[in-house]
Amino acid sequence: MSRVFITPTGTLRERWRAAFPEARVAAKISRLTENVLPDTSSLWLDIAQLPEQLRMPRVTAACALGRPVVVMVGAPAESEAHAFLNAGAFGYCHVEAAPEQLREIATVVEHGGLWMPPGLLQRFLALSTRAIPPRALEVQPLNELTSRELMVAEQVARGASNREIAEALTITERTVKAHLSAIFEKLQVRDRVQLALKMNNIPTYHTVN
Amino acid sequence: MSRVFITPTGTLRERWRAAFPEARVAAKISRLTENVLPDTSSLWLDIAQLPEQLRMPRVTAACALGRPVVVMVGAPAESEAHAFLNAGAFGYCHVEAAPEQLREIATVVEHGGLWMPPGLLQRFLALSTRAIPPRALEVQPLNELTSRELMVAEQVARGASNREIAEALTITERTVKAHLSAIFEKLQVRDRVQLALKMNNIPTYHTVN
DNA sequence: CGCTTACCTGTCCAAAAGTACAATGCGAGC
DNA sequence: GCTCGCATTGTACTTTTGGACAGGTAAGCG
Repeated sequence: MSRVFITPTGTLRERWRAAFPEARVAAKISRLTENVLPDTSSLWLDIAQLPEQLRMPRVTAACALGRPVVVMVGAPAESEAHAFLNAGAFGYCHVEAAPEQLREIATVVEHGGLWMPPGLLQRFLALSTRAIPPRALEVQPLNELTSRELMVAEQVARGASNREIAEALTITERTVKAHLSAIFEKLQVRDRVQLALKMNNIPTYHTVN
Repeated sequence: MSRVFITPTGTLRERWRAAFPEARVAAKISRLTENVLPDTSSLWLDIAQLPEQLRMPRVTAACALGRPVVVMVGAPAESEAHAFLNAGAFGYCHVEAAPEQLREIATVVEHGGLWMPPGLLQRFLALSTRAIPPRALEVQPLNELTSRELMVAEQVARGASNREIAEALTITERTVKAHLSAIFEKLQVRDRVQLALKMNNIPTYHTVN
């Protein structure tokens, strides 16, 4: 099994060979014939030089071949990563990734995993979490709140301070705090930030307490 | 290097041993002492029996140990997968996954990859991609932030306290505050709540100041 | 080489947030 | 009438947060 690199330039050929001595390099996807494909464990697509419009078609074409595809770019960007992974790619990295890194990535994608730069991955997950269908569990505890508590919670959910909440509800700041304490307890959050996030259906990942 | 399985029951111990003969099994995370950890290549968390509320804290606690974490559940569900991966886990699978599958997953997560059942992965990507575009407008003010500031902002966006951020970035709480002040100024928000909301693309309706 | 920028840290201080303990008043329901 | 939940507020206290002022280092640039 060998890795196949698709690149228009070929300037990085040596680097890739350093990572995978058995690697093959081709200029175009169409050049990959039936003789090569069965022996291919993963496909590496260098699109760093490619103009914007041509990228996506190239990626989808590569994915259609049925092998794990790693897209390599000059400047990893979030939205692009999304698009390509969604199109079927399993990896997304810098063209000039170090050989050891390339091997890591190969290991991952050839075993059914998804790889992208750690920073991107984190942001990716953070963003995509919001896309998920409404979490029933999140909504439920809200009805434990009394009507007044709910009003306070909603204010916090829009970023209001205690003073502002007090004014809005024409009560004392002290009372706002009292309500808040009750809310924190009921919703199992520890402060107003986590409450604000929870009210907006955004999970928080720091130990509840 | 060995895999460590955290499970309350231990009924699947044999299956895991079949996948990883060197695997260790513990009942609680707290039982993992310093002697075990340095030798651990990945952490496997069986939360199939765990009540809903206890799951996330358990996962975050496991992730805090700094090893790749695979969460194993009885019934893989999309939203849960998101939440756990976002919380820092690298894998999400069925508790009763076959030994070969477990080994695949281990390979992936121990090389920095993300693993979840193929079907889930696909839906995951499809859904998250749809959520991204609106981000474009938002990204603009964000790139005024320096890389370090961005890291701090992202932590706040998930509800972290200054102390937690300091720990996560291994800097002083004082420095976190310094970054925050800069962030507030640049993004025109007045406190961490509004920042958290802004980072999650949620408008705030209280005087910007 | 100065200059700038990012990053990191310290002390001191003030405001905001959150908690503990306690109390009052009001309405619903037994 | 009496209990119970809810809303309200008080005093007092601790913790967290944010800002002012004052540094330090390291990297990059004209």
